Amino acid sequence: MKLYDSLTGEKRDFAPQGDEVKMYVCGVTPYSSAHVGHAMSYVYFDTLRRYLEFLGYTVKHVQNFTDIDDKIITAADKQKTSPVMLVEELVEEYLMDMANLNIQPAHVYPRVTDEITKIVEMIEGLIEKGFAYESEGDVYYRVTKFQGYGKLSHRTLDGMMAGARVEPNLQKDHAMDFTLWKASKLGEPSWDSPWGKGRPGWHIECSAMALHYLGPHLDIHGGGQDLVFPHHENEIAQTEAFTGEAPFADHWVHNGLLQIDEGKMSKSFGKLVTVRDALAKFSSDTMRLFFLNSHYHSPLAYADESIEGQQRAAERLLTALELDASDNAGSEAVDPEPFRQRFITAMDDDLNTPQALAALFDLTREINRGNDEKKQIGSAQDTLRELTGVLGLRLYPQEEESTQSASPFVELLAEIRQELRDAKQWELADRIRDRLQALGVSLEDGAGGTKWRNRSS
RNA sequence: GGCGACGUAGCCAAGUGGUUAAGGCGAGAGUCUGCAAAACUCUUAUUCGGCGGUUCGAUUCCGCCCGUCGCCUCCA
Repeated sequence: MKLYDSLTGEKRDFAPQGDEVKMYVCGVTPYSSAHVGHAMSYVYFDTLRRYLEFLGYTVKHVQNFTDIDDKIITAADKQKTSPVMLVEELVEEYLMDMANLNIQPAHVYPRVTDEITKIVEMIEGLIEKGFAYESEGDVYYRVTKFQGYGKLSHRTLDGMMAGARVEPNLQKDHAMDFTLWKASKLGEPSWDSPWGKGRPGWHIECSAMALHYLGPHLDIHGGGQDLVFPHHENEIAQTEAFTGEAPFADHWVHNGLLQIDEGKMSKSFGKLVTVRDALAKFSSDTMRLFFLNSHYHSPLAYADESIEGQQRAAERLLTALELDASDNAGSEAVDPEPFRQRFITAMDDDLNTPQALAALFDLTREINRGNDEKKQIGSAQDTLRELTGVLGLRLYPQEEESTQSASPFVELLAEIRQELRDAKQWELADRIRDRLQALGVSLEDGAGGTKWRNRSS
């Protein structure tokens, strides 16, 4: 497959170095609930992983929690709790949110606070090599020492200085030098180090954890486009300087950002919709279809109206999967192979999920048409089930607890209505159907009798 | 100011230097149905922000302009 690489700026063939694909995806800093921007990013990376697994690769997926940070300390203070408690609560919530989106869990979820030893070792190594220096208890990375600083984000140090709001800092040799180790103030969580009590800077943890769990040469390193600079740029500088090996990652994969109200959805602006809010309105299938209908590399605007359309699309897929064609008499069968090929071709081309979906919707039409024509559709349905699964769609009938427990009563009403229909009591029969519809239950009269399904959301 | 992305039908959104510009939602007509729903069939962009250029030919390549957005500071 071909995959776009932000470092080289081109679509390149993807081929892992070894037997397993080493994939590191930058995780969250748990100081508030996950929002739909996170959902989008992780749905894309989940889809990438599922597709690689579909191709037969074994993927080792590592995703960190940056569980110590200024914002966590501030948020914990505000909520009169401790950073540890706050993080525990939010990590648990995050994992639940991701599971609800049908995102496969990473194999390892390292946390900064468990990796301090590794981080300190790495900083010491960087100091020894002259890439870092201590200054009043802080340790900074010397950007001028690393040739190629800016190669990922395609900018130069001069370009970054021009017009940038860089605060002068006499502790640093160069304004763009960034923090590896930060001396702690009184009362803040801290760890012992050769430079005194403190905590890691923002970027070093990902370098240390990726190195620890996946080694010096990743196949895929991913995250949102907002991480390109400075986060990933700095990771490259730290890791390549430390290991002396390049490239740190073979493919740098960055997803476009989710927009809301004509601006990026971002925690710091308070303009956000949490994953919970979204999933209260829409199913995970609907949300995933909304994301996957757009290419991962493009920005996408969050809008309820846009998502609502995907709800119908999800139902369309489900309806085709639920067709019972067991008594179709025809000997001809719908051949899913051309659609499978289109799906693979699309996904091979830098994970072109919109085109892959187009192939699946065409297959859906072919299944429906085949059913009308009394063809065999079982194998086509199997393929549709398999490939929608690669996209992480669940496509199971909506069965809320309330309707599950109500099902005997719905069936009773359907039965009575059938008797009314047999007696041509249309008005009463329609009234039952309309009232059930208003309650979220659709009755559909087909050749083989009446089916009912929950259509409430 | 620097760097970058994007602008395709009512909405969302793929895509290509040249036979019919995917797919989804929506809308309209028809088939089916007691009526519906679902499904199917047909219709819904002679045209891809604007203006130039390259070319036999551009929506696709180049330049300029207009518009939207991102990064340059924490952020998936």
